[in-house]
Formats: sequence, structure tokens, C-alpha cells
Amino acid sequence: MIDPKLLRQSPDAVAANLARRGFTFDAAAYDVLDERRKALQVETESLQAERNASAKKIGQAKAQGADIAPLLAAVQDLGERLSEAERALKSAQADLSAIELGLPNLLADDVPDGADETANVEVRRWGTPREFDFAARDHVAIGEGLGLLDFDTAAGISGSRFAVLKGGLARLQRALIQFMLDVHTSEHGYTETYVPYLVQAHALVGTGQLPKFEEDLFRTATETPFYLIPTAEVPLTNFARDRILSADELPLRLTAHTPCFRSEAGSYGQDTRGMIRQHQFEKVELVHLVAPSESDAALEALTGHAEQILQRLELPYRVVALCAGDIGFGARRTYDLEVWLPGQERYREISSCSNCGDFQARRMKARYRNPETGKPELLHTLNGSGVAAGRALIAVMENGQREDGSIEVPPVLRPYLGGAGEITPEG
RNA sequence: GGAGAGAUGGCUGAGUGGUCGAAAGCGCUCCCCUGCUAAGGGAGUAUACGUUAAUAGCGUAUCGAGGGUUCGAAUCCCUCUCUCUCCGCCA
Repeated sequence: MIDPKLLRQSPDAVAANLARRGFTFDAAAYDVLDERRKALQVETESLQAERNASAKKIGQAKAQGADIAPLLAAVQDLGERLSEAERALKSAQADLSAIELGLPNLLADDVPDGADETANVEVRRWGTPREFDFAARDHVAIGEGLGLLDFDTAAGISGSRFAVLKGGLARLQRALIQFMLDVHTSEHGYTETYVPYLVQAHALVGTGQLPKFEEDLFRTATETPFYLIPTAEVPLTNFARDRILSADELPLRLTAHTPCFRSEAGSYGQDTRGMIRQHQFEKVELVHLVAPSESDAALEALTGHAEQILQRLELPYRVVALCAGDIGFGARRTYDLEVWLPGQERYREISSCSNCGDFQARRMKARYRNPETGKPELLHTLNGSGVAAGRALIAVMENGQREDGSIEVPPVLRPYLGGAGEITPEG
């Protein structure tokens, strides 16, 4: 959520910033609503003050044994007027809040201009794509060739956009996950966590998926609905919900491996082949909760942590600064890591690292006590994939493929596979 | 799933209809005293919103959440959520 004070004081600056995303903020309409809210609030509060004063007077009169009948008569219709004012105020506040919750985050000033991913700016590149002396296959051909990747069985169970992994491939994905968690916890200072995969709506409002993007989520049919997490960012960032952390708890670095569930509504026809875009995938997520002055540096650090994974897996990648039109709803700045996929002969997103500033913190009242002022202030939240395990599996398969159909395993993963250096049909 | 108990400020914990935003203790901050790895005295110490030049004043709201009764609710009633205890079930 954007600071409502800023919406009132500098509506044009807000509108200009959001326009870079292609988002139209109707500052005039907001102002009309807010003026209405203000008037109703003043009215309501003055009626409340009147009620409080008269109640006090009646109490005193009663204590002294005086006749309170005239006092009661004087406030006869106060309750009715007050509850009417309160009702109107509540509805005005709900209208405003609906607008506020629907506004995307303000972009950092140096986010590149552009409407879509074609305007993203490459920041750096690591590694050199391998030259193949045979026709490189994609992960579908490799996996099915090994007999370890099975979309038909998955379709029979769950329909499209699901996969079944078997034997060595299933194990390879588990190795990737464990490797990532080990690096982040032992070398990058993260606390490993295990978190709920089903969350309630308020948690998703906190991180920004709700109320606007409900169609991207899976929801249970229980009386109070649960949502399946689309990313561990949701439970991890909500660790700070409604809390005032002390400064010495910061920075908080959290990591978790979780499955992620996305309905992929609106992506019909995109990436329909293979495991690139599934309803369910595994991911190791990184979340930072930091003091505001630290968040710019934290994004660089977090991105570096994700890069470490790709470097140690010897996977060529590039870092891309997302342009204004491609940055997600809650982020003020985002770097994507794109890994080289020989099967597609292009770089594909494998991690997205974002600084959300105080946008999510304001939604979930996540604060810390600033030691300089002694006052609670909003935290800054950051999140990034470190990295998406399903796509990392694809990258390892495609980059490590051999002409005979087997897969060479990156050396750092071998300890997790009982020392095995390759994936073969035997599994 | 059944029965019972509970939810108060950073923490512990009083408060069962009126001057309670809320006793007391702890913690924390500042000051004084002390001249010493300690103790003592004093003051202060929630958040949000509105008004405002103002983190000054003033007003309003908040005692798990939402409704209700009442001139007036932390206190009474209803619903819900969560926690704890016992029983049942279960990985």
C-alpha cells in the first residue's frame, strides 16, 4: 500500500510514477472520496465527543444524587445521529481502502522505462552457454527419453500443467533443494523455516496477491477459505505481521522450501510444453525483513545469494533489471535471474528478486522500533527465489545433457546423490 | 469431535457498568545522588487517525475480532477466532 499521506499530499507525483507502469491513478476521484471521508470523520468524532461529555456529566450528576432526567432528554437523538454518521464514515473508509489496496507500489526512480519485458535491461551475464556437438534437446525430450519424466501419468491424475518425476530426476530435484537450503543457511545467514502452505486471505492481502489477483490462486471450499500459497514469500513475509520487531532482531533473513501453487489463469497457450509453467512447483524462497535504510543493499545481497546457486551449479545466466511495465504489483525494484536453456536457446526466468520497500509492511503492519527515534516504523520487505527448483532441474537437465541421453550432474550436487555423477535411465 | 478455562499496554498482572488509555510490578529512557563491576531517589514510557507549521496542544478510536444492550461497556448479552486443560481420534 502506498502511504495514504502521500496520496493526499502529492497525488500528481504518485500518478506520474504509477503511469510508468501503465497504471492510471485517478487522483481527482481519490481526492473527492477522501474529502468526503474527512468530513464524515470530523462529524462522527464531534458527535462522539458530545456523547462522551454528556455521559460523563450524567455519571457525575448521578453520583451526586441529582436529577438526570433533563440530561437524558438532551441526548435523546444523539445515538441515532451518531450511528448514522458512523455508518457513512465506515462506508467511505471502505471505498478508500478498496482503492488503496488496488494501487501497485511506487517504482524506484532508476527503474528503466518500458512497457513489457522487451524493455528490461541486462545488468550482467555470467558463464558461457555450452557449445553442443549434437542437437541439444529440451528437458521434455531428455526426461521422457530417460523414462523419468511423465506428463501422461500426471495428466491422468490431475490434468494438464502437472508432471510426475521418477527415480533419478525426482532425486535430482530433491538434491537441488537441499543444496540450496544448505548454502543459504550455512553461508548466507538465513534461518531455515517450515511454514504453512495453506494461508488465509489476510496473509495474501498483506503481501499484495489479494484482493486484486484472486484468479491466480487456488482456494479451498472450506467455510473460511484457505488459499494454497503461490510462493513462500506469503508465509515468510507475514512472519512480521502485526509485530514490532526490535532493531537487534534485524535484518531477518528467512528461507524455506515449499511447493508453490498457481492457477496460471490467463496464461493459456504459454509454455504448454514441459515443466516451465506448472500449477505446482518447488521453490526455495529467500525473504529479508530489514530497516528502511538497508533495503537497497539488501536487494543486491539477496540477488547475489540467488546468483551463487546458479554459479555453483555452473549454469550460465544473466541478471536483468525489470522495466517499469514488467515489475510486479508489490515491488519497487526487481532483478530477474534468467538461466540459459539450451533446449529453447534462450534465457528464461529462474529467480525474481524484489525490494517491496514498505508496501507490504504497511499492509500487514510489520514494524520495528527505530532506536534513533524510539518509535515504531514500517519495515522494508524483500523476497526472491533462491531459486525455483523446478526450473533449476530443467536447467541442469538441458545444460548437462549428453548425446546418449544421460545427464551429467554438477559436482556440487553429487554429495546429495550418494556421489552419483550422472542420471541414467536406470535412475 | 465432546467438556471446561482463558484472551488487558514491550512483558507479568489488577480491574464486573460511570472522572479507566486503563492500578501495580518488571523492562526501557532521562535526571539526581552515589565514586564504582551494585544500590537508592525523581520524572517519563502504547498505537492509529483527525485538526495543525508542528513528533506542541486538542479531539476520536483501540482492553482477541465483529455485532448488540445502555445516556455511558475492558466490565453485561450474542457470534466468531485463537490459546490452554481433560476426553476422543489421528500421522
